[in-house]
Amino acid sequence: MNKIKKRSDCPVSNSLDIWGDKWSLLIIRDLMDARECTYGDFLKSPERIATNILASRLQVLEENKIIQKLEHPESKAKVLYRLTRKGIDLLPILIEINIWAEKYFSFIPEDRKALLKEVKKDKAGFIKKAVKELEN
Amino acid sequence: MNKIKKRSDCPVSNSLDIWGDKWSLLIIRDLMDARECTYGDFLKSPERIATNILASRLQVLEENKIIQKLEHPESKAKVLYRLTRKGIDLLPILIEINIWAEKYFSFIPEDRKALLKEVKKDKAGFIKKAVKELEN
DNA sequence: TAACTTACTTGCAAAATGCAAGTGATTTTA
DNA sequence: TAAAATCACTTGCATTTTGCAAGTAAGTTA
Repeated sequence: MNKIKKRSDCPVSNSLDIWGDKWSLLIIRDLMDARECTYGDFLKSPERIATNILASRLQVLEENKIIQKLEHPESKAKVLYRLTRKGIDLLPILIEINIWAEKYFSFIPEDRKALLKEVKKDKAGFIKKAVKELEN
Repeated sequence: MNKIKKRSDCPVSNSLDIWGDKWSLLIIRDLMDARECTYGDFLKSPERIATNILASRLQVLEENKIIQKLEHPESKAKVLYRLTRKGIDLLPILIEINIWAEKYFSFIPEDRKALLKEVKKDKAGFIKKAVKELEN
């Protein structure tokens, strides 16, 4: 399953071939918000991803080293998902998406607005700090 | 056709509902590279989008005010597509995608590499200049 | 040890994608 | 000026992906 075929040499196209669908960036968003998530955590997100789609996306993201699986310290039945450095480095993209959305959508949740206010004060500083927090 | 349903209040999710598929950002990339394109120009791009998919994506992007149609000055048979300000403002996202891709993909075309070198010297300045050029 | 939770998988219907072949309006060519 | 070519699409149909609901197997709790 899921062997990605390269459509061109364009870096944008190759990026989209990995995470350019309606779900992958939401999984990545969840991991940026929470640092680590179980399978069930992803299912609880407001967009209500179907469980088979979630499984397939997690597999593609793991195969492409965007996320990694870790043992749960409290239970063998649970799995922890976390971003790799490659995945963490998608943060600037997510930030720019949020900034664009804030400019053009009328409704933005208050907590996002507050976070974006922080981001805009010092974008590079915010990213540096966030990367450090996500990276173990 | 194409009435988009909101999956949640998340700005990322709402953005993906408009342009979060494997093709839309490539159309937008083409418009950022060329400033204006005809229908045929999009078809010539290396990823070879199918003509029916192109038509459907252009419609969604136009409905969501990301692009606009203009008359071709030389021919009534041709149509010119251009980014709106809302579409032009996706540039920072495209730039961050390119930066991420450059870091993690082994092959990047030379012209992109050169452009990214420019970007990195002064990101805000580059964006300001590019926005001005794209905005008529 | 039985019920429950966890991370998935399976089967199937519905929707989206991809391909090839139109179509109708304009524009060029003979 | 009539025929051929070009342009921006549309249509029909096969393939692939998505989405929903119902499993399942391993591990945990009562």
